[in-house]
Amino acid sequence: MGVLERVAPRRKKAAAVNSVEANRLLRGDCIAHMASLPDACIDMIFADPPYNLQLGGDLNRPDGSHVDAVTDDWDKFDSFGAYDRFTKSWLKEARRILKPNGTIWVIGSYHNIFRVGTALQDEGFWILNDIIWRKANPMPNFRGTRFTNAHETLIWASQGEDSKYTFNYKAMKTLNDELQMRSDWVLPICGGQERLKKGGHKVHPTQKPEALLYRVMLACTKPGDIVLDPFFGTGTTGAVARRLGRQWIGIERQEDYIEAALERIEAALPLDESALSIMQSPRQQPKVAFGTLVETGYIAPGAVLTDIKRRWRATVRADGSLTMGAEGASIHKMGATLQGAPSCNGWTFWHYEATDGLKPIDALRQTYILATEP
Amino acid sequence: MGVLERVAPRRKKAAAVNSVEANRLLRGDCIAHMASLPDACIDMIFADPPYNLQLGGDLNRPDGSHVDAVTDDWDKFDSFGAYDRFTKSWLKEARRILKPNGTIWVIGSYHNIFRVGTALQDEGFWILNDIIWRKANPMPNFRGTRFTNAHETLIWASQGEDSKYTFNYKAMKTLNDELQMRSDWVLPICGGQERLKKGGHKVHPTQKPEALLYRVMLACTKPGDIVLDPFFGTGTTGAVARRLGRQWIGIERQEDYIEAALERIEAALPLDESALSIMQSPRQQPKVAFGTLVETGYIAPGAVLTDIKRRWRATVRADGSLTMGAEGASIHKMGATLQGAPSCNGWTFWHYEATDGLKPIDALRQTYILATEP
DNA sequence: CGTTTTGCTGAATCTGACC
DNA sequence: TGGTCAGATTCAGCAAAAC
Repeated sequence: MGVLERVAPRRKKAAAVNSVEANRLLRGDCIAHMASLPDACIDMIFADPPYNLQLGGDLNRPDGSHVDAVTDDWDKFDSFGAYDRFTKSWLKEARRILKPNGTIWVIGSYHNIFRVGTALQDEGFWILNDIIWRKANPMPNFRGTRFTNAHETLIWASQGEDSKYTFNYKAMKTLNDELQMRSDWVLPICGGQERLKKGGHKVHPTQKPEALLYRVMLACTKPGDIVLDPFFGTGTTGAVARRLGRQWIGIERQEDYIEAALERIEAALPLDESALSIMQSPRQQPKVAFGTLVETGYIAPGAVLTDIKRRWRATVRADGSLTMGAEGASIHKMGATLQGAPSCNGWTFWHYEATDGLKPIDALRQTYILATEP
Repeated sequence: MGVLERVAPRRKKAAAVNSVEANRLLRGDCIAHMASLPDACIDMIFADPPYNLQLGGDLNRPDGSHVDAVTDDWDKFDSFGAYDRFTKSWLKEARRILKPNGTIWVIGSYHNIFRVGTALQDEGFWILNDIIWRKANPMPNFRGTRFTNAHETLIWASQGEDSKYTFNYKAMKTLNDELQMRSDWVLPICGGQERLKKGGHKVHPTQKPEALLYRVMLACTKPGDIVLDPFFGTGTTGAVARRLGRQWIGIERQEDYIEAALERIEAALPLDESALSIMQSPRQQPKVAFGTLVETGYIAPGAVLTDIKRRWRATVRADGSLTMGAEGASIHKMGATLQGAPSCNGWTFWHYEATDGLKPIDALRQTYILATEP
């Protein structure tokens, strides 16, 4: 290793990302428009692709052309094939414009979601979760021939197995009353005031509820991130993005949807910063070493720590290590060794004798953080 | 179109079906054994193929205990291509031996279900529903890196668009307290007495709960129908078939599974009414998180909440947490902290300013439940 | 003997910073 | 780029043990 390399500060290799103008709507075909965007410029893609497949007599190919009859196998194969080609095309562009650590969400039903999921995997995306939107008030099955179709499926995927995607774990947990957010989400369908109508008719047949996009964006983006929706429709993605302080790009072909979308986004009020902030995971909080607490007098050298059941006792040394006689180790190592475990969080394992009982040393750390926070 | 085709009388072709010996277990490879069965001899196929999980290293719980994961060879495939070839092979045979009006069920997770669904469609099967098995007690996500994987997906498909499949609509409606059975089923995972163990260890890593098979068979077969399970495992399909008066054929390769399965089926007695009621899951009160009210717009981020005496004021944040400056916490935790109490019911502690005075946020929850209940 | 507490476990693609 | 190590991380159901 040369001298220069040793002297030069070790810098994390920045993922090559590009910038792009956001908060705008692109009129026209989604594949063509995506193709015009630079590589690695999008933080999240939310896609609600068409799945007008096998809906009976009136069948259109994704490219708009009409399929005559659907009564024989050839046509079925043809329509699946066409749909797969369409899916691969837009996914390829999506993958290119998505940042290395960006993620993609796609929503669909059993008509198309299996083909979309397969295509995602084939293109190299790494599926992180499939999410079930369990509809609180679905349309009943009028003919009594099947189960009530009461859900839709979303797929959440990263660029690859090792990508460092955004997941606001703590915010999701808080949103769910201090329980981990699960892969099944109970949310009402879009109706009432939220449902866009014109002349008494709904503007878009499958308008998604803002609550769905709210959760998706809160979970997987940071404020300021750019969210692209290649099948923008009436702009739910844009409206929620604006409300949550995210940037958005929408692509839409149909003029009446565009009109409704722009009007709607204009009316969406951004939240102010305090309302926008969310619960942070400790991971994102300042890191404090146990030794710092010793140095700053939060715990004295010579103090005795025990586990919750007082089975083991260890003494704090001046450098922040623990000792049980001759041996010394970090709070984590010592805890792991004693339990015969591969690892151990010393902050929660070790306790000190406070005036009101045994408390984990993590409480001291919290006190330290609160006292030293700006 | 030729003349002969027009002249020939259009006669509904009688479904040509064959008979086969049932209530037996075939030892060995599922594709080879299916190939040995005659055409159109099976009424329903239930398949729980390998999920192709591709797990990495070991996983430990936060308390250090080890997660006993699926490490069996039968779940290992080299690539998606290899998995797809395997899937197509067994589905081809499945389609051949299934009667024209028979149906197939396949269960999987996001690792494999999209590939299975695509293959089903490509082979010509007609998807009738995708069903979500919403697990009442899933394994949590220990690392806090994703959403808790709390469901599995089942696909129900017929031989084609026009096949006259069996669907016991009324039975399903009765099972669901006189409401149409939905596409999301809440059922516990297999545990307790039902879980087969030997020497303290589970016999099969992924034993399915009988309640799941019970609902599937009750919905889509008639008494006396023949149900084939090509991935028989420890024979849940066989046990439930016997209890429900259906016939069964199982195919399994692994001798220890076979032994457990035969013993189990032997012990399965036809279900009496008291046992039947146990199989049914109790309808549970919908649980609403405070965050859901924020997502759905029942209360806006930035809104101010107070206690009944207006001694404390807190602001609602985007993730449903409350803040009084820098600190954030859930409605319950914040209430407890302020009062110096060990716990607090945030729903009744916190109030919002309504047009007709101060009201507990629990009123909003009631409104939400009333609006979204089916 | 009834009630409460403690312990175990389940189809899981489960870390990240630094050297 | 692989090795090392600090440190962050869990919910519901059931069963066995303790009270």
